[in-house]
Amino acid sequence: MVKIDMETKMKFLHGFSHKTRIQILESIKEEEKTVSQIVDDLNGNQSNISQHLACLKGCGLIVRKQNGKYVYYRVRNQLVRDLLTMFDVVLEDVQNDIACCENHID
Amino acid sequence: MVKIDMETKMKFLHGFSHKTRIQILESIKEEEKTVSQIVDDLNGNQSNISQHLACLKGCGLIVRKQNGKYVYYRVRNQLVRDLLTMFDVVLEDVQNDIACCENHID
DNA sequence: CACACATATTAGTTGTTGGTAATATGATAT
DNA sequence: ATATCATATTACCAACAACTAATATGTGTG
Repeated sequence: MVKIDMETKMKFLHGFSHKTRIQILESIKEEEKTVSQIVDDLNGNQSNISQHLACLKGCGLIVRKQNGKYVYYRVRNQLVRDLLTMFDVVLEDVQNDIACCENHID
Repeated sequence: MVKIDMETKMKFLHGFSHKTRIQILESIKEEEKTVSQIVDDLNGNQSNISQHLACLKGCGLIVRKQNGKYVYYRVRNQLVRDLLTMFDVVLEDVQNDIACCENHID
């Protein structure tokens, strides 16, 4: 058992707070990929993506595996995948809620 | 049905990216509170909390209800509550994973 | 061992976000 | 109508996060 403090929690959540990081997570959600595959996928630049990968790894969200001269990253586990799915589910629900119950005229 | 674009998604996720906002969400997770109750709870300052509340409301995460001279905020719905719970569950899992499978010595 | 390719790191700059303090709005009660 | 309490907004400044470009590291190959 590991005690969770606020610091740790915020570091974890920080992983989800940038568009590029979310795109990376979505890109490797179902299958691991090399850094260059991810760079291609997102049409990003190598240095930038590499930094975001380091961030996500620091957050504990992804796992790094070196295989020869290639480095593979994957989403850590099924729970993290579930969390990513949950974002979409909750957000869609929230959007529907807003669409039908609020903004009458205003 | 509402189509979710990346912009919307990032705006939503932005709600979870600051310590004060997470504390607010946790503070009102189970029961609605007035702004001043929240300010007390977090030992924050009124202006600052008010700004974060506006942010969370913009993200769709919380709902505002005026009752006389008091304004109550609550977490929008059960799914959002579930998401908050899920953060803790997933993070604990991740931490345990890191604690036992990685960092052998290093 | 030198070269090429894949990835990581650093440094410096820029842009964005958050904090504080002051002020404004909005509501009730006298 | 004015005073008071609750909340929101604004403007300005400080702190932090992200991007780019350059360079470094690390791995296999001829």
